[in-house]
Amino acid sequence: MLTETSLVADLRRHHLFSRLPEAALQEVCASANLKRVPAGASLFHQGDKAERFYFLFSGQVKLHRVVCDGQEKLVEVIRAGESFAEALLFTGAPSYPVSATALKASLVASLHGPHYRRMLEQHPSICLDILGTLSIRLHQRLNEIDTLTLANASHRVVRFLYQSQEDDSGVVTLDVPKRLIASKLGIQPETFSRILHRLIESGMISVQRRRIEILDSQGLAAYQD
Amino acid sequence: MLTETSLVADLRRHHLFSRLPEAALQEVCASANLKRVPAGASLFHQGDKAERFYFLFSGQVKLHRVVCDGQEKLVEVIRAGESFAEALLFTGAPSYPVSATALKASLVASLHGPHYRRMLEQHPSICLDILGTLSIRLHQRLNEIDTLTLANASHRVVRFLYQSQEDDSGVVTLDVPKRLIASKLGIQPETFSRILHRLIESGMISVQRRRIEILDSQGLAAYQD
DNA sequence: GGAGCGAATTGACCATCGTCAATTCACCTC
DNA sequence: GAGGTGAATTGACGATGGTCAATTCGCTCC
Repeated sequence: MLTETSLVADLRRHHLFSRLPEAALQEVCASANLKRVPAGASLFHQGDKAERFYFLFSGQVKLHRVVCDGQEKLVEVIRAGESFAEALLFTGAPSYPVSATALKASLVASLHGPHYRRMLEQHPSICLDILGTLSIRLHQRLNEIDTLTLANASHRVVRFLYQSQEDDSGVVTLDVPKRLIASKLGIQPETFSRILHRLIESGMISVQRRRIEILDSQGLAAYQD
Repeated sequence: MLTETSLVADLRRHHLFSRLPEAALQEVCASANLKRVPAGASLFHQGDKAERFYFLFSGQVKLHRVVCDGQEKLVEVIRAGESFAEALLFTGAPSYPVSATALKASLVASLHGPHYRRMLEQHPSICLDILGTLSIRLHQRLNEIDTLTLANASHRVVRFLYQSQEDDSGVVTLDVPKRLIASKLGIQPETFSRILHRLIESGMISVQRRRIEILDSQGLAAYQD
């Protein structure tokens, strides 16, 4: 049950809920569970039966997968105001394709999927919005596949830096440990470290802990190898 | 303009159109362009302005991307009865994220996106179906990203073989040249060839041109390196 | 059947990246 | 400030896979 008005207002700002009529939103809130999770706690595991999807009010959550040899692979970092695991509302898939773990102490709401889905059937105009979001996500994945296919590790790192700078300011602030970034890029932490070092030596970037600044945007773009 | 009844029936079998009322489908057909393309011909290029999406009646089409160093990367192979480029109906994205080229002589219809979209707004219940399809596609991409991240090339090939066998029969029939498969797996044709050879030598599979048979499913699953 | 062409294969070589291990660094608790 | 812990870095080494080149294979068109 979700009652606090400021939280409801947060929900309202999300595209999954922004166009719901007031009564419908109330109903969704009524079936919601509010949960406070400490850093490091797990929300659900890959393969778990998936009946609920989530909305993050505050804190930080990572979505990750475990691949065959036990290695962990970062899929996505969820920030406050974002929803996750909502895509399988529609697949009829019975289980989560990823695991979710809190990176920082977080406040999340879990919502009953079938319940929301029935709501959607009564307000189908919202579907078009959601279709838009999903399509965009699909393109993001395409880009990621490109990044991973791009032959060498340096390319991937350079590409990652480009895509991560906030509005072309040349500043990239990593919001998770470097080893997770490495896993997202499909390389080892050691390799990531070495590549950053090479970029520093050639004057392309500077690194201060988790803050990376792109000094020579031109050169970086041209950087091969 | 699309009039031939057998073709309209083909459209009708596709989830984008199966639930449209008869009149709406007629309208869609009226604004469709039927095109016959020879093998090797291009339908559209990555970056082109995207106003139309496509339906393939017969033949075969590949979706591919060109990455920075000029290399081509296979994204997907479209078979008869499937639609493509329909995802950007919803993004508002103005340009194709991939190129489309006919692999065999093909018969395609191109449909006006905004027109279909308006149709959808009037029959929103269909949206839920489409949401399902898109979500599934999203999961497929997630799997692909796994495959590409999976450390070595052998893993990727083994995984690909597993996923490509038709109903666990152990038979994989490649419908495109091996070099395209390689590009999809993010490896070189030479490497692909060598790995298949290694698998043959160890008795895991047998290969006859484009027909691959999995002989030792157990062993293949356990195959590391 | 023979010529021609692109795909596929095979071999040799080498750059890249992963692995293992040791060390340093940053941060947290006491 | 001291001690402890996990992240990050650095070095050394070796396996993996990419590149280049030569050869073979399979198909199409004469």
